[in-house]
Amino acid sequence: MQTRVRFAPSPTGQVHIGNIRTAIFNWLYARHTGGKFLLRIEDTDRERSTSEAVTQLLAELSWLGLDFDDTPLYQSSRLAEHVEHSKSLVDCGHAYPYKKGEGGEVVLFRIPWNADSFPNIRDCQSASIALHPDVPVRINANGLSYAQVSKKGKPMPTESCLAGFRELEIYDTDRAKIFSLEPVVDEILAGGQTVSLENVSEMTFLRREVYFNDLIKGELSKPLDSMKDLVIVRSDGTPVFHLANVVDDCHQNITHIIRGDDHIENTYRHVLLFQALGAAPPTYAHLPMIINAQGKPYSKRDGDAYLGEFRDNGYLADAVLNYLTLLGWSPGEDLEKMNRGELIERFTLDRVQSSPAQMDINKLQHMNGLYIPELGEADFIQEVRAVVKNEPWGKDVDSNYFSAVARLMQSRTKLYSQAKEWGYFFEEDISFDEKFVRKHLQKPGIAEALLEIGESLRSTPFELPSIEQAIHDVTDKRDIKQGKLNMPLRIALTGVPTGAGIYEIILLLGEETVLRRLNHAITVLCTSG
RNA sequence: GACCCCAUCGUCUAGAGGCCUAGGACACCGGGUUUUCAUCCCGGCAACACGGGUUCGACUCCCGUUGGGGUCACCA
Repeated sequence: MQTRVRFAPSPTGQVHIGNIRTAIFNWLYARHTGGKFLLRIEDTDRERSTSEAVTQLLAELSWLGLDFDDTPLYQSSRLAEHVEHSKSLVDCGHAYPYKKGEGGEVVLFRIPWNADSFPNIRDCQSASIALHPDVPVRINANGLSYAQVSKKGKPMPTESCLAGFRELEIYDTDRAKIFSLEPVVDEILAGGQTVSLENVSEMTFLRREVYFNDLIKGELSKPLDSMKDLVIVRSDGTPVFHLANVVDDCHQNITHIIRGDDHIENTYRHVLLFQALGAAPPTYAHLPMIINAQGKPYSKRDGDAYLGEFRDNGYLADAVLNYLTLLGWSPGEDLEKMNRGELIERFTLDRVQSSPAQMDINKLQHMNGLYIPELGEADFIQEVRAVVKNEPWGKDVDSNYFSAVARLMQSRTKLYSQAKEWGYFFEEDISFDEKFVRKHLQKPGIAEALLEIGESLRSTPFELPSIEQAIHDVTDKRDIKQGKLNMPLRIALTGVPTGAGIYEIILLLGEETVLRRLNHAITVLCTSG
């Protein structure tokens, strides 16, 4: 059977890094298995969903190169279908209308009492819970409400679904059995009746649990007595996430659900919903969270780490994709830099880590620096040109000159945004870091040496070999160790201690600018302070 | 609090009982190449959370503790 996976974001804001990582893993899995990667826009939250968010989402996916199959499914278009399914669930007894709290009547999905058609429910063993005598036990179609006894002997009010208490028997403070559920359960489930029991001390029951096998975490399970029937239709008649999500997964024939492990609690309920709807639950794979520097998962409330910010800060889509894939997954060999094809070929869910991963911006940057030099010259020039346009000096640069600068800088650029620091190639007046000026220019003999370099440059052809030679001549003549003058020269001409090769920089800057800056250095910088 | 999940260098990870004196990468610190910058090369620092089992043998399996995270909505 062909695998079908989906990415199902709700368009309520920017796409954050954890979200997009889920998309990446789904996409990789689909492409690896030759299946389909579907996009479903879960826009049922009308209050918060916006079309701008959808537009942005599509743009982000496209930027990262995550191409999806078929047209996106908008969940809001399926409202009628969702409601229809809730009705059929009510009809066959898997759901029921219920007056809950202040609002009107909602529809609740019933954690199944009768598990015959629910292969994901199994018996565990008999269990007993001590009850607080001050709080009566109430039992009705909605479930059980009771109070456990805390360590300090205080009542801990608890509500559970009825299904958690097969073979339930309740004892009073005299250890006498005062209630058995099995004989009356049909009546209770049929509705209306509420049983209330006072002076209780203990209850015993057969514990059952829902379980499923997770491709990443292995077998996961949760006891039914720790679960409650859940709202699937609001009092205003609109379906909630659980219903819509599961119904649409059925509709789209999703075979594998790959999502964050913050959904595990939901999955216990969703597998039952699938079965109630007459469908086999898909295979699940719960990804560990990506956590921020504070060790917390990125959330919608996190002001940072949106995918768009990485793009805006000069990261390459390929580098981001590569890096994010390595967060929580590894190919099992000492291999990190992989292109799309290699990632797709190697990606399997069983190699996904089950513990959370922390984003390391250093490593991303390093990865980016591996990709930039490989970029086609024209592409690189185009990208950095866009960055530079917003700089005061970058509006109307000569395109040939800019290209020459970009070519020189490409191999030492780790982020497109670093092109903002190229101002010294274009500005008339450049700024100097006082610290470096003091360290490299305000030393004995430097002014004289720079003066000589200026003179020497003036009298030779302005070409790479002769420029280099001119500088060497000065160091030789003044008996300065070779290379010793390069740093002062660099500071004098660019203001900063790092950049491209100094000879190439001189050539690009041109004789006039070089001589002017040398003069400035000699007359102002070397002497001041 | 209850339930669920997780646990190897600072970070990402390799490791499916003996290949482990625990490997790689980023970061950091040295050194070399580049007569300069970046790249590159070499080296260093640095981890199996703790306690019990199981076993001839445990980073690997089991239990417990501790710590971290998630969920407990008519939000998705």
